[in-house]
Amino acid sequence: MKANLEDIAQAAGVSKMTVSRVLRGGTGFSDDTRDRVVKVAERLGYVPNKLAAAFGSYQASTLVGMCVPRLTSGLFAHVLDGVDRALSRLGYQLMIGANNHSMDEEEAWVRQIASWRPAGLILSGRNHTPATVELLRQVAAPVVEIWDLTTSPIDMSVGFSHYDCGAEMGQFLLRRGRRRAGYVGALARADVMGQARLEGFQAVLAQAGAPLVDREVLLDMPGFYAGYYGLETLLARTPGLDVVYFHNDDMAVGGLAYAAAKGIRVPEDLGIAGWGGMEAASILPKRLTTTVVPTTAIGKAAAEALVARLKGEPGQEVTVVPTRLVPGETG
Amino acid sequence: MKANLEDIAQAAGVSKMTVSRVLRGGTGFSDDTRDRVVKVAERLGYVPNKLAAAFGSYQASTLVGMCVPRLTSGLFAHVLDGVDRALSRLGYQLMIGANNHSMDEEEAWVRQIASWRPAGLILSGRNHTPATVELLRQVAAPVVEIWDLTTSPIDMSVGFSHYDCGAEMGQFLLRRGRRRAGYVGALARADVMGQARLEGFQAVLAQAGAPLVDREVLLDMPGFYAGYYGLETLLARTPGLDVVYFHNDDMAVGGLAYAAAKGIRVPEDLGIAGWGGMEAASILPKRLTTTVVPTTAIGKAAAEALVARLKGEPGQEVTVVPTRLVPGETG
DNA sequence: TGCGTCAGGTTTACCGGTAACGTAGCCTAA
DNA sequence: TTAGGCTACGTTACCGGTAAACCTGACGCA
Repeated sequence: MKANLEDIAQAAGVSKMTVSRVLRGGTGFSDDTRDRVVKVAERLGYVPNKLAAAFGSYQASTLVGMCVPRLTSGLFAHVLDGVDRALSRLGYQLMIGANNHSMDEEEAWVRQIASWRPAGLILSGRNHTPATVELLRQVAAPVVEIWDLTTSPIDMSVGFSHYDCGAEMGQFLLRRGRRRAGYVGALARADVMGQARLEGFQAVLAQAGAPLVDREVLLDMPGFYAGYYGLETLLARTPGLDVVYFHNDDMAVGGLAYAAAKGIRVPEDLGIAGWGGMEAASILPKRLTTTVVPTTAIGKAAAEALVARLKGEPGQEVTVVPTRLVPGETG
Repeated sequence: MKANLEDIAQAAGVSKMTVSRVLRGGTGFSDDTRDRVVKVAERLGYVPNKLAAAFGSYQASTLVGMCVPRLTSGLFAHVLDGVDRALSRLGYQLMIGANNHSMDEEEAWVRQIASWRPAGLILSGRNHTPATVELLRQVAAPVVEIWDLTTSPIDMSVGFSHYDCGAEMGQFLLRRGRRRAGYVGALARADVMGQARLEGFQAVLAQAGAPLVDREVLLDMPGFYAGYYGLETLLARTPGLDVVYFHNDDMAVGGLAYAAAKGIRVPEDLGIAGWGGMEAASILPKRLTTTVVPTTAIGKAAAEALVARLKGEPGQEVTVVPTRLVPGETG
């Protein structure tokens, strides 16, 4: 790099401390000095060194780390976008990572990110390894756990209850007269949040005397094909289901495609419900019954909670972001 | 943070330089010393300080910056995923940003990232402001331009030709007997790569004596609704089109929805073609005619080119990643 | 016996900022 | 008249690593 504070200081005839103060918009210098310093800095093409600043004073870090389960999830892409818009506007930089729904991968990521002494962290989910929690304690930076709500967060939490999402959908389908429900999931048991939805769903059905009849949980990624073939497998094994709840909308759309291919009428012969609120689902010939999650709002709220804490304000400890069950025409 | 190199050094009875060498896997110490140091480091819960390392020696940075047009694009999510998988495996950290298809926002992002002295950078597109180019020169880190191929990259390039994508689709539709083609785009003229596809498309049609009849370019984001209403506007203004080429698959699916809603038979009354290869499109009742882009492969190739350069190897200057026109049943 | 070599270290200097404190000159009020 | 305070700076120390130079004792060998 061409120039540092010292170079500017010499060219402007002041000390580098004064340059530092001017460029950070502090106080304690005359207008004349400011103008001279700013002009010289511009002329020399000064690029500040955040490495040095953050190293010299932990106050100065503008680094925020964020870990999501998968980068290819459309839902998390919107969360990421919400976080990025809120943070970049305030001069923070975002470091990302994916944990592939594994607490161990999350721990490895936190370990890496911790060595950058970030100003704050955003994690997905409420379950972490003990070593992760210990690392977070050592880093001593504000932490926001998003996506799955917890009433006892490490620090702050922004999200909603996956269990309640499943329970609400269960109630809705019962009200529509469904009595023989199935479930199609993915990622085996790795996605604990999808698992929580299933548990809420099951609990409500069982309580109503119409317990879940069968489930098919694939090892694959939760995409269209997994939904298509998952439904095929489920129906082959257990005929007579009157509704199927899917892990997410991608899979539900796959299920709809299977039904269409086999001449199964939806919702007459079979109800189909998803979760998440993918944009594509809203433009299907029949509107998908699903739970819409306010992804961007979650990202924004998480970023704002973090920034509040960084500014020394208390920051909301738990922020509940409401989901919305959209009845649709497939359930 | 609890412990630093000095603490370990004292506890292990060696100098901190020796600790540094041991922990980085260097040479010049006995097995006995290594074991002692490693054990002490573990006991003290040592978390290395990359800030200090990268600051003290520019060699040590493991930071890679990546800027994409939009974080919510499904295509770029896969590119990001490809990059992240390749880099995180090698111990690099990814800092991301979005430029919203604006060269000025890209410049602002590069300016921010430059102050972190990254080991390497990945940018999207081949067009940058002069100030951006100058900043990149100053940073002196390897740069990979992805997505749109350029034969004279700043440093390295991984991608394909958007112009050729458009041209190829034009040729394909002509072969299928289409003579009155329209185009529906979005983002106004901001997306220069979409613009390039349109230009390739137009050039081929004009050469065949069947020039583009009309186009509708919306200001919106290129999603389903933009495709739906874009097609509506286009057909209202210019009846008698026999095929419409869309900015991307999301929009094309919106167009299909509009056609279905209005009883327009596809492909008999109207052909529809997209671009990008969204996963959802492949499971529609009729397979979408589109160009599939190997997104993850682009991310992986970009990361590999970067890492090669960082290791001192020459690194592929231009990597062409082939796209694939999928005929489908809608064109 | 003297000397070169090598393993296995240590010492020193430095990266570029920022916090904390020091100070000269001037103004003001008791 | 002078203590005290304010403005506009300058000085010093420090953050935690890494590169490069330097040291030292043991050993091999002529």
